[in-house]
Amino acid sequence: MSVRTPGAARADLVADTALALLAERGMRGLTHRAVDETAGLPQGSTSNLARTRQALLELAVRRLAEREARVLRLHEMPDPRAGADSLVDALALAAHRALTGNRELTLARYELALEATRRPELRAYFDAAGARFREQLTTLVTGLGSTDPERHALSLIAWADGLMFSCVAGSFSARVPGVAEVRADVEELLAGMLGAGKPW
Amino acid sequence: MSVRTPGAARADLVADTALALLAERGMRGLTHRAVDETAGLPQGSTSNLARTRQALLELAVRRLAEREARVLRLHEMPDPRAGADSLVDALALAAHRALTGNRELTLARYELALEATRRPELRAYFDAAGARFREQLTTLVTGLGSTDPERHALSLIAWADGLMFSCVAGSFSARVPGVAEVRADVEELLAGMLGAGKPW
DNA sequence: TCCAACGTACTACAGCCGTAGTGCGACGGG
DNA sequence: CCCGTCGCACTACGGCTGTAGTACGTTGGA
Repeated sequence: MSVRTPGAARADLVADTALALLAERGMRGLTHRAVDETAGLPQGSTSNLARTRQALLELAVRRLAEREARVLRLHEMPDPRAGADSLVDALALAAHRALTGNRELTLARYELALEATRRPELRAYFDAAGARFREQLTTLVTGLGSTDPERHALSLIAWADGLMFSCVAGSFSARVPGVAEVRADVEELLAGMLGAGKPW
Repeated sequence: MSVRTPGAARADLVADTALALLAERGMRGLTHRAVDETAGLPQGSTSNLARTRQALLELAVRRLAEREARVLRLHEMPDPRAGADSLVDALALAAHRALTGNRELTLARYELALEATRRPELRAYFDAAGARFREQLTTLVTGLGSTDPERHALSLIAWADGLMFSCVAGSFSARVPGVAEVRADVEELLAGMLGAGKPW
């Protein structure tokens, strides 16, 4: 086999095009025909690969998880015992990487997350991915000495998620913060969580 | 005049129904006809009140801003000089209020925010509301002694936004955190920002 | 060599969507 | 009292959408 299984390359092309359309035109812009045209495929190709709309969405979600894992790389974080500073660096870098250069993926993710609200089959994917992510982060903050790791992980995720949303669709007006700013944010977040009492 | 101007009650009904549909069925579920049916209005009413889809969306956004301002009440925050504790309380309460009991409004907001990405006319509304919000929060953290108020306000907004998103569509699996948890989060966030150095 | 299976291309169709046009009835000013 | 104005109900229509059906070429195994 050249790639994986015959038709896998085409499936990936269709899925990537679907993600691009989602980002560019939203949920109403994602149609079988639009994918065909945008991908330069003959009419009917997408409809044939993913018969129903549900199938098309699942294809897109699977591909999204695949591509996001590649930019996040949370599994190769430094050991917390090797010094908190390097972990802060790594987290800030990961957050900044997620912020820049893949606005398309981020937008598509929010579109699909909203849709998953109403489609249990999609829901499952997001819940699974979210749970895995949360566990990894929980381990990390535990290693840093957090006294309430689950809550802290959740709070960190909320912050990062909100930051990404702001950058692509929110209050930032497309002014993405630099690495330094993100690093300062992460550092303060962790400082607050890891014990320094209230300074007032 | 009984309400404001003739037809205002009907306009509000249509807008509220549009928001409900957005939350329940997403952007693809919001159509002129669906609004008519859901609101129990005769066919064509919505189409007549908001001729184009763009007009319908603008109606919904205007109504959204109106209703959200009512639940947030950021303008009646206590003076920071009256003690940081009471401000933390107020912020936590506001965040928790936004989290509970109006999932519908929150979902609709994210749907519209995503759509605003592609519609400059909607964009304007969100940008304006976001800027106002950011300024108020900047003033608050300035009063608390922040050394980088703009960045801190942005970070707080990101956190709150992400928290709301997680609650309605994300990693929480519909498990909304209680007031106590939200308060602890806010307290730690502010503690980290307001100077306690890194404890590692 | 032949045939079964599969990916692919193309067509068909019923249903829904956004938008425009039009007639009607009520309310208010002159 | 009369007429203009405005909101409202209803209909029409061109276009697009999701999905099913089917015919074709190729590839791999018996």
